[in-house]
Amino acid sequence: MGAVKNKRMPRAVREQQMLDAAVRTFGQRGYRAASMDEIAELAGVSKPLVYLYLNSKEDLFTACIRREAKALTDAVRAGVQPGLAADRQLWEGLRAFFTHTAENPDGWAVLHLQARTHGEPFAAEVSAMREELVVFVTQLIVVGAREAHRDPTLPEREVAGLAEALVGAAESLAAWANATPGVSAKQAAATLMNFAWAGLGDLMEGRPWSPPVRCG
Amino acid sequence: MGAVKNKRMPRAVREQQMLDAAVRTFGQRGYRAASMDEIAELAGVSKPLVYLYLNSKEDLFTACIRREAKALTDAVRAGVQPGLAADRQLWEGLRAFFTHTAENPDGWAVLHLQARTHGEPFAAEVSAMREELVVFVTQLIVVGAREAHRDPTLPEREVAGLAEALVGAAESLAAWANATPGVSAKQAAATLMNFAWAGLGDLMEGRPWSPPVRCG
Amino acid sequence: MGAVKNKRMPRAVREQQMLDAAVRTFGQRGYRAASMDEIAELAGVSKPLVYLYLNSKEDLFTACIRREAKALTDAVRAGVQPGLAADRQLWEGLRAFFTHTAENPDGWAVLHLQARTHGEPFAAEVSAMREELVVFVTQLIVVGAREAHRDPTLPEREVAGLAEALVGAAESLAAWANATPGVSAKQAAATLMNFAWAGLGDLMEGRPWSPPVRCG
Amino acid sequence: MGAVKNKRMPRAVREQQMLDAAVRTFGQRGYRAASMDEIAELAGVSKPLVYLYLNSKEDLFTACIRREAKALTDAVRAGVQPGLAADRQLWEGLRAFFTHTAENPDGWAVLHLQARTHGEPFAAEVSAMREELVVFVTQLIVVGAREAHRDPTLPEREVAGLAEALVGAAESLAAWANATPGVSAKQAAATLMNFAWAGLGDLMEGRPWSPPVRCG
DNA sequence: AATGAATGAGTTTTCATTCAT
DNA sequence: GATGAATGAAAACTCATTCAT
Repeated sequence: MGAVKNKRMPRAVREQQMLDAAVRTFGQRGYRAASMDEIAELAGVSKPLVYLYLNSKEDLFTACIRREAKALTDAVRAGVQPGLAADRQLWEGLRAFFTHTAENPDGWAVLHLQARTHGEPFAAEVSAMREELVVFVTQLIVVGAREAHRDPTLPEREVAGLAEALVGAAESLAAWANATPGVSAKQAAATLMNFAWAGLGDLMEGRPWSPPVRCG
Repeated sequence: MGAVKNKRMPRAVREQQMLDAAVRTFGQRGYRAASMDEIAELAGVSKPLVYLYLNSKEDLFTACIRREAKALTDAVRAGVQPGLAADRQLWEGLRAFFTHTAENPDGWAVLHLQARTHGEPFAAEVSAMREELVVFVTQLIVVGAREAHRDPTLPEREVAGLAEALVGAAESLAAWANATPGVSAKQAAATLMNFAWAGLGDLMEGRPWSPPVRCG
Repeated sequence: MGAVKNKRMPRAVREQQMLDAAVRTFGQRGYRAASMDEIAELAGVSKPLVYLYLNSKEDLFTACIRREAKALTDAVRAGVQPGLAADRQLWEGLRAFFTHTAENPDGWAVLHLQARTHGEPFAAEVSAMREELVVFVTQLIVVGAREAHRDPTLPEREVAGLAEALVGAAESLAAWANATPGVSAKQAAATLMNFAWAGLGDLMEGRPWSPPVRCG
Repeated sequence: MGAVKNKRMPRAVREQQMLDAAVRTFGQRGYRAASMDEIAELAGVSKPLVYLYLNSKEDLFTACIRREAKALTDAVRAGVQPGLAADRQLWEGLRAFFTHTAENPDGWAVLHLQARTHGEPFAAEVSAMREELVVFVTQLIVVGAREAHRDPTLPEREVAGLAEALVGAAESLAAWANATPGVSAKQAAATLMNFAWAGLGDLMEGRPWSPPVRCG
């Protein structure tokens, strides 16, 4: 189904097929509920081959997390043009993030839901990626603050919290946009930008963030 | 462990012991990984009694979700004094929310992580609670906007999106605060209040939201 | 449900209620699938009371078999007028048998299906009753043979086989009559009488058994 | 025990071993009382393999019923020489039937007792086989009647009833013969032939059906 | 490079049965 | 005369994992 079945293929290709099947299965069923049988069948190979190439369910899941994490951070990095103003960079990063997660829902489910829900081998794995995104946002904030001001008065821990909040808001909005007819991903991104950049206080007093003209 | 062991107690009491044990186990291990054996043992009863009172693993999990969801919304409602200014009300709500989630990390893990990660009987159960929080925030925004100027220039749909974003940010932050040693509920609430009320733009320019003096 | 619930009653009455519930449950679900819980609930009493009065599931089932076996043999005996011709007596016996089993389908299921299907404590119990019916038929045959002839040339074992065959045919016909629209119990009984008395050989050559005019 | 134990065999062979074990266990213990553990052990394999090949207890039981039903009808069909006189054909059919049930007592117990005692997925399965036997007998009667005189004076419905009665009698007698030591298949067949062909009336007057000389 | 055959250990769930009152 | 509270033992079923080829 999508994968050509059964015939001798180089190891690298087979592995990607297996990871594809695994991400899909883990993303939809969850780590525990996904069975190696289902994954092998979806990949179009026999179970022993999965074990031969990927050792164990745990290793397989870890491989999924790594692949999907890399894909996501790559996408965000690729979407951002360095050197622009902080708000503009944030906007681009969010767009890239939303686009990628919308196009890879199973991968995102693996990273966001499954990996965090199942004990220690995996949570650490996803933390690494998260750290990378947080660093990205952190630098944005720090650099932005330095530009506007002179001192980086925001302590590191505070910045990490802000990044968490931002990602959580983004996730929520993405789900809401999907569930609410007539709300596009772009509108959702604009709402988030308003929220994150201007804040409720400004919004209530009529000072929204203005989205840049033409940027995509 | 906390529960008096083994002998003849009224059903209502036993049920609470079981739910305590279940919330803890589900919160730490996850829905699938938690075994009824472990829950029964932690509750200090035999497995058949758990089934007699709570029917099935699914029903038990649902009962956990309901109990924890009610406890959380009750806590938030109880923490807010109506009639105050919007930012003050939001602040109080967030404090109550983060305090409760910090005091009940397993309950929060059940609601935020486990219930959403494991398919449809459960996700719907959590949505009801979430909706209640969203409505609370929505009204706050609407009232706050009306106070700030007179026209409701924020369209209804935009308000709904902002509320979603705020609740999502809070949820993520709560999980993060629980997982990060040394972050207190109050600090988490302050971080989110800054983010949500002042916005990143203001923060970068050194204009954080100032927490009200005298608040508990 | 039919039984007045919950209030102090003499033991004999309670026992009958329990047996009623048990016969119904065993007859419909089978011995293993019937649960003491279900029986107790249907009887309108608590489980420990069932154990107090009837000791165990096995004893309860045995008590059901005995009660229903006695009821059936009593019904057949009551339906037959001694002293008549053999064919007439057989006809009456069959009518009584059909009537009773049709009116007590659960009891009949217990005797015919469940008791024989489940190992040794029970099969023996039902054999006793069966023996009684076989004796009845046997005597009919023997006496009839003696009347017509002089010697009882039919050996005992042969007679037991004939009785088995007769009961099997009766059961089959009863089920068939129930399942075939437009066939009354009486017609079924007549068919059986034809079959059993005249035999296929005679029937094929146009010599049916003629049912007695006016008999019940 | 009969099956070579434990090592690497083609699926088809293993499946037959499993069915052998299952028929034996179901036939002796009954559907509910038979445990998959016992069946697996008797078959000389582990439980998971039974599930892998036969899916569930229900499916396993159904497979047993189908296999045994086919074996029985095949045996009867193979035992009958078409073109002979009706009584001769009936005699051959009965001999084949009783021989087969005597050689496969567990299979017959599954078909006659267990399958009918345990609700709807199974009862229907047996009905198909039974119908085949009924049709066989029906045609025999019709043809026999046509040979004996010329008019088919036996109405269709009556014939159907007679066939039901005969099959029911045979079924009962087979179970009885299996349970009664010292009764051979041939004796059982003779008893039934007497009963069904000559009828009790003739028997009492000393006119049994005479079995054909030279038949086995 | 790839697989059909096989299982140990664990899961959820049910049930007959008893104890204390 | 009657019951709410409680359990030991076993059942059906699943799954990650390996072996022999």
